[in-house]
Amino acid sequence: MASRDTQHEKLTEAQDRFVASWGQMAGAWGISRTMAEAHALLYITGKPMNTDEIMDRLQISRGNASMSIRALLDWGIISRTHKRGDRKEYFEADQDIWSMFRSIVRERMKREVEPLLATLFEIRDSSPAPDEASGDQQKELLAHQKRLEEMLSFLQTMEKLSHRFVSPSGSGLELAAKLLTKFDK
Amino acid sequence: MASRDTQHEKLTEAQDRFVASWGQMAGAWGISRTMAEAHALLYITGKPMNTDEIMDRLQISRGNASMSIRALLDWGIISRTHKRGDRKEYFEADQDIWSMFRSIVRERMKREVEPLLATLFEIRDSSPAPDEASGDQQKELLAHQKRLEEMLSFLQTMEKLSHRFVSPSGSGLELAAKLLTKFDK
DNA sequence: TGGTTCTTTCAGAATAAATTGAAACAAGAC
DNA sequence: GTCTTGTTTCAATTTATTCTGAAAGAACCA
Repeated sequence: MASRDTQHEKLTEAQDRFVASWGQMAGAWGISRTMAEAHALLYITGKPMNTDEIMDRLQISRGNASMSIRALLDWGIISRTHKRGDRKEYFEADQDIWSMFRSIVRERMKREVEPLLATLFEIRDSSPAPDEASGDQQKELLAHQKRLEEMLSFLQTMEKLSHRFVSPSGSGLELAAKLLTKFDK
Repeated sequence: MASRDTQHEKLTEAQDRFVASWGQMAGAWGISRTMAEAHALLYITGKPMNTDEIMDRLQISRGNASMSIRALLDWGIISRTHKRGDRKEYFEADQDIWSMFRSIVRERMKREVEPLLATLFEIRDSSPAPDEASGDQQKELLAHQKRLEEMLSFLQTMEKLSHRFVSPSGSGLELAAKLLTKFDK
């Protein structure tokens, strides 16, 4: 039987590997590696940690740790805690992956899709009107309008979908997802 | 009534704005701005364009254009065409947004989620076994396993979902999405 | 109040990613 | 074969992003 220490080493190693692979994926999604690693660390250890512990474990500077933690708080996927008799702030990750996922989707819609939608509406409204043209040009303008409309309609559907399932209150998504995969093939 | 030239200027301006806002969003999703802009340009103009036209319109180098186009082809959201009597290659964007969306999701799952899943399985299998420990340590190892399992189960559900709806053949997603937003609240 | 502990900020440094441009490569045409 | 036209590659450069560390800012205590 493995010793307590060996077990603990292996656990730490597994955690580190989890953190690293999580961080690796982050880049592909426009999230900074450190931010993702901090989140992964809090998630996989399950323990509240303070800034110094996170700094030490991830080998990052105090400034970086502070900013990454702040960003995770803004995303709503970690929260502050306190330890009796300790003035330091502790942070812990939301342990419910689906709720975490909802937070991320909600934020990304708000930050990226909503502004894009607003811009596209503007563009549509300032595009030349087809009815003032004729012949080939009219055709071209109509096609332009159609493409804009289709993009708008797609994004609006996505928006509604996300509100429907990802709203602060309603869960449902998890159930729906699992049900949908039931009817496989 | 506006002159043909004014109309055309306005159309070009609207296209440029579309291209710019599309490119802007790309960064947030881990896609290079230029690649997104090239795609937006092909989508919004609806016309097949060759490398030189894309270079000129986006003000980028030949090398950059070539690499961005290649990447879009790899993603399967643009395709090659040819013009009679012209040796240049032309490129055109898939005009169906939902099919485009399916291609993107399919590729991202393949490139990012699948490898992550593989790594997580490995990590799970090399994590220390709880049954060789006792007391608090056993509890800790069990909790670690549980967190890994939940993450794996989440990602697997996502994988299945994406295969279900995003598969090369089946569409369905569009209909499902629209239906789901029908029962709005 | 001054002292202590912890947190945030931000200019500059380090690092990573995108872009260029020229050379190498391909595919006809003749 | 050579010449022409079009495409790809990649080392060097430019640009953008992330990270650091020290200083400033809070919050609490006695």
